[in-house]
Amino acid sequence: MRVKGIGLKRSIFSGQLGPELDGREEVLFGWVMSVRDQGGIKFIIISDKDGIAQITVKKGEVGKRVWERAKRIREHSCIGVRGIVRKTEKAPRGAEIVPKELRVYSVPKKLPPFPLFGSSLPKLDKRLDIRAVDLRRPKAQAIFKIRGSALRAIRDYLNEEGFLEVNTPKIIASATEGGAALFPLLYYDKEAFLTQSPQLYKEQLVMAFERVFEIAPAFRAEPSKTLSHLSEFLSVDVECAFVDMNGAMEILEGLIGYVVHRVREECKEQFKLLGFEPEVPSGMKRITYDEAVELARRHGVDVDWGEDLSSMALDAIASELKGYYFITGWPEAIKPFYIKPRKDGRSESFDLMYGDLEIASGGERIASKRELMRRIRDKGLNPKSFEYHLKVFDYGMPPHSGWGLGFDRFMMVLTGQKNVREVTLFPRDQFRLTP
RNA sequence: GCCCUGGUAGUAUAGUCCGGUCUAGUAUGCGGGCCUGUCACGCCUGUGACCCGGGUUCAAAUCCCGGCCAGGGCGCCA
Repeated sequence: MRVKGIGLKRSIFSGQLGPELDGREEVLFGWVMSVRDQGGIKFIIISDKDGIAQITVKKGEVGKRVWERAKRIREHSCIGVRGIVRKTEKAPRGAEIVPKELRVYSVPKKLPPFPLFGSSLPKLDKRLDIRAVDLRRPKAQAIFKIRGSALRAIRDYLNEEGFLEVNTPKIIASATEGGAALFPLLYYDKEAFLTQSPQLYKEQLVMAFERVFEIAPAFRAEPSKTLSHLSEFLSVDVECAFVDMNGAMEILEGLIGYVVHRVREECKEQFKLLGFEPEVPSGMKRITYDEAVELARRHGVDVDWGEDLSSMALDAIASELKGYYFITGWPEAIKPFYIKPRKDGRSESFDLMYGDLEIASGGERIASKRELMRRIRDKGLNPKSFEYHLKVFDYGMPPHSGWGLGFDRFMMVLTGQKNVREVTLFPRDQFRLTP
């Protein structure tokens, strides 16, 4: 059967359905989540952007056409329904739709290799192959509704704190920090790269705007094969003039607290569905790098002072420090050139951790051009390739600090997911470039 | 990039150590039938699988080698 056009006009979303609409005629669209066929009565559960609604098709109560059409409907069909709302405690939302007209827009050719409800999910890799369909799962929907809510909360908080949202180029001429591998690309007749961080741009922008933030993708060509690494990830970057390392940490701590509060408020249903409640941070602990090294050693993990903390070391530390905490004062040798060093070989830097997961990293930046040039040379980089950056330091660069938050990792913490790919719509890693 | 583990119906798994009784078990899905208040509906019934290639053996889902794919750990990295 071919349907010409949509033929119906939506009057409500499922979220508006309720007993108070009893007796009214309404039009709903959605995807069929389940059909419970009991012979003379069929219960069709459809899902739209708000959630689910029940359509009750009772033989004798509905017209012949509707009855015949209802027989063709199965899971994942895309349908529209015009019918009378009937108040009943036996239906979800306390009301159901008794259809007068049923339009079937699309019946699936095949069923996806996983159930919409139920516990036995196929492997993530299989689901990612048809991600858009996987995203119809209520639990997947919950995750991305929380994600949207968290992004809104971040923007609200930072705007409220006087930060200006900015956008910086993602195609760049040279590496920002050394270290991480970049994705090269052909830019007309020149070589260029995808940016690994907006670091240098946001530093330049504090000269003009004082407080800036950016929410944008960052790209790393590291062949990391873990549950918390992606080749493309969303980074929340903040940079603030006239603030030191502690000021930057306060902003970050304030933001995290606000976001957790907001998503818990806005996404009660979603968390219930996930069976998870994000931890409300209270007074984030701060330990120094030296203390972290000590702690790991006490657990029998070999750590050379000056080395980055291995996952074994972080495991040991996380076994004592639950939830959010800062590790401060990292050795300057393992931090990027723009981080302000101290006289003792350490630096004005911090990482925000959640258990053994690093979710943000920041510190005070070098504001003096001479010092910055020296550090670039010390790190074995060529000051010439940073000329475009260094020259603005001649014109009154304020002291400034900032941080970058790995938003996808933060989402893991907010939703209780173990694999970062679960909180990313279309994840990119070493082995996945589609969909 | 290195190391470890795994690959059985559409999906999730049992069986593999110790080769034969596996005509490969179970759950769910799917097809057919019954069911007028379900909500992971229920009942009856049917359907469907040993990753690919080579080797050992009378005999391979099971042992060996190679490939491909997946999961995990390490490293790199945030």
